[in-house]
Amino acid sequence: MLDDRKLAVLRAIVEDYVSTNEPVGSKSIVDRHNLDVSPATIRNDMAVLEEQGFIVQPHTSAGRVPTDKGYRLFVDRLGGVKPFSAAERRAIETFLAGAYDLDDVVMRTVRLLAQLTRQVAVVQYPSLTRSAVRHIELVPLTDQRLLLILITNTGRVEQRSVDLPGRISEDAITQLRAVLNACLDGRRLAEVASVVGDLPERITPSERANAAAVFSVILESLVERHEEKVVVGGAANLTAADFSRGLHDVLEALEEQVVLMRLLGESGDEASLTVRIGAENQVQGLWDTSVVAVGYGSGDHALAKLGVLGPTRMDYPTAMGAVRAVARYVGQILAGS
Amino acid sequence: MLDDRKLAVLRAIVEDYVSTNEPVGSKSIVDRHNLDVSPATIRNDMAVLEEQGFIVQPHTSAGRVPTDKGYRLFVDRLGGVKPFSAAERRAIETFLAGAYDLDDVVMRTVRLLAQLTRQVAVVQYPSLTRSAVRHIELVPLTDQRLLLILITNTGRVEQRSVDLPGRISEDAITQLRAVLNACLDGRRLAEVASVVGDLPERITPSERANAAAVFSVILESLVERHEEKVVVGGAANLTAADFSRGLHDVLEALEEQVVLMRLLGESGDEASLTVRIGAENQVQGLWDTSVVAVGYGSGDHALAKLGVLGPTRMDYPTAMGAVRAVARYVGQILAGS
DNA sequence: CTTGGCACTCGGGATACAAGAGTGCCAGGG
DNA sequence: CCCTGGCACTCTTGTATCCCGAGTGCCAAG
Repeated sequence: MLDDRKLAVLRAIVEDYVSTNEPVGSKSIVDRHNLDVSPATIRNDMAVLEEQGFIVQPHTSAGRVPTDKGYRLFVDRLGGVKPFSAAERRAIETFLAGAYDLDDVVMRTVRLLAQLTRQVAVVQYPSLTRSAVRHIELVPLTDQRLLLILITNTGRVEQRSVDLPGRISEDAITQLRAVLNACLDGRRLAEVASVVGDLPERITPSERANAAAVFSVILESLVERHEEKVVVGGAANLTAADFSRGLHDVLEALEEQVVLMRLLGESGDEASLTVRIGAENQVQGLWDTSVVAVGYGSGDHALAKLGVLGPTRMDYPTAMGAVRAVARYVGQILAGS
Repeated sequence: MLDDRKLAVLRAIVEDYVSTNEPVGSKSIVDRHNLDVSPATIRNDMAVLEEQGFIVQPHTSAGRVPTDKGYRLFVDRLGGVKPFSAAERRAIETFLAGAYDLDDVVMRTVRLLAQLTRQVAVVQYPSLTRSAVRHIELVPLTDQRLLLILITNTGRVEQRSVDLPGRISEDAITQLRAVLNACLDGRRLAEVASVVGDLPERITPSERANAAAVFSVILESLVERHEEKVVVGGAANLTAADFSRGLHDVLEALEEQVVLMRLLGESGDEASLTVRIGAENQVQGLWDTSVVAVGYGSGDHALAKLGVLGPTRMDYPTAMGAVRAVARYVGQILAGS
């Protein structure tokens, strides 16, 4: 149905439109890309491509512009992923290796991605449920209030304050801390819920009320809620591409963590490189926005996701290459720390 | 030099221009505000105001627009601060009181300020140097690597990983932890530098090399560098006001912590409400941007700053009222936790 | 000092027109 | 059957022109 030349025409249209931001006509195609045919032939091909819904013309007698479906075909079968040169990869590696803690890794990653792709970068912190407990610390704030600190094997540190029903002694805190670390150390956060149920019997009866308050905070705050934590960078890059509905909607979406998580792909476990084009991501107001995302992790399974967001008129091969490369190195850094 | 009516004219011009975003003429002034004079009189006054540099006309025979100097006079002597109603204040209070840790307080504050003022909100985390140590925790990552966690009396939790020159035992960690907490607990971060110098002699000689690594991380990372931590929200509000040079520069500035700190006012200790109008803040590309900022704190002295950023054409009385009110309640929340 | 009158200036919107780019279609040739 | 050159057609875009109205500055009179 679509022979090789028609695919080449579509590729040419996508590439030229991405680089020039103007509808591309038949003549300019034969000029830039060396297809050995006449403009009229290209026009016939374009008529077919338009009928199939891969391209449209903004108005009669203007060049053609790819549709979402056209971009989709491009990324699936035509564009590929632009590999990075050895020098570029080394630059990425050394830049990320300079980080001195998880916050710094995430911040550097965001900046790096934004700069490499000239798009908006989005990085999710390592997911709590997929991390394991490395240490739990309790610090007294007042005699009826504790600060609970959880450290995961991915370097993430979470804190919550706990209001206790009664006063608590220094000894009781020590006991509670010991029990928590003995039972939860090394556990995946996802398993914690089932383990916590058995804990009260290991606590001195008189202290169980206070302990229960701590347990419930662990369950509610750390495990269930608030697991998503996302960082955005490079928003200034949005001004280069002009959006149809103004970038108000895009900027608004970037401040909603829930929306960002949806965009990165709720599928969750998938570590593979995914591209969502325009209306494919079902988010209000982001019809002309695409997302390139991938899972990253320290080893086998994905800890979280990262990616870039930009106009559908986007350099997909470069974006995909950058996202994949950065994800790989972030995974290495995290594994090594 | 400027009689009462001229000031009233200036006020009218600022208020009308802020609300309509169009140059305001002599006739519309006498219509909206009930000054009992004719348009011609207003025109004479406006000629004087223009000669003094408080207003300009974008082109001959258009209405007048305030200059930076005009806005300055307005905020200093004419606008005042719009107080909030009891209901609004209660809403602010309850919204902020629902926060369960410092991160949450800051996030809610940013959202609240952005929504109240319809501008970009900027909130600085409580400054480390002005906070005191509440607890220091050491968690072994490997046998040559520690995670150092610092908790301040403002609820801020900072983490750094420390590479040790040699292996360290569990006992040595316990000793080091005890020494650190004994000597630093309750100290202001600003004092820590002087105290740390005396610490090595309290450490078992064989462990001093490892301890020194920890101390140097405390000094370098926590005290000197990285003390600024700023959160931004409501960037979507920028699209409402159209900037001359496009909002690219503004968005870029919002991602540079250094710039944001400059905007909030490096003066530092000042807790009073400050307004910087247009070119007054010496930041590249923010010539038509104003900042309303104030220090907030748990008691007497300011812990950090917060404020809003928007176009010079901004509703100063409301912005000032919101910033002041929010700062007050954030201070209360922090003092109570 | 204020006021009404009047001429003047300029920006913004509407209209018209020419140029150019790009297309669709058709008939002829490989 | 596919490719190609030619040709008429359709739109957008830029430019020039004009007109209208808002708003001003100035002046002379109250």
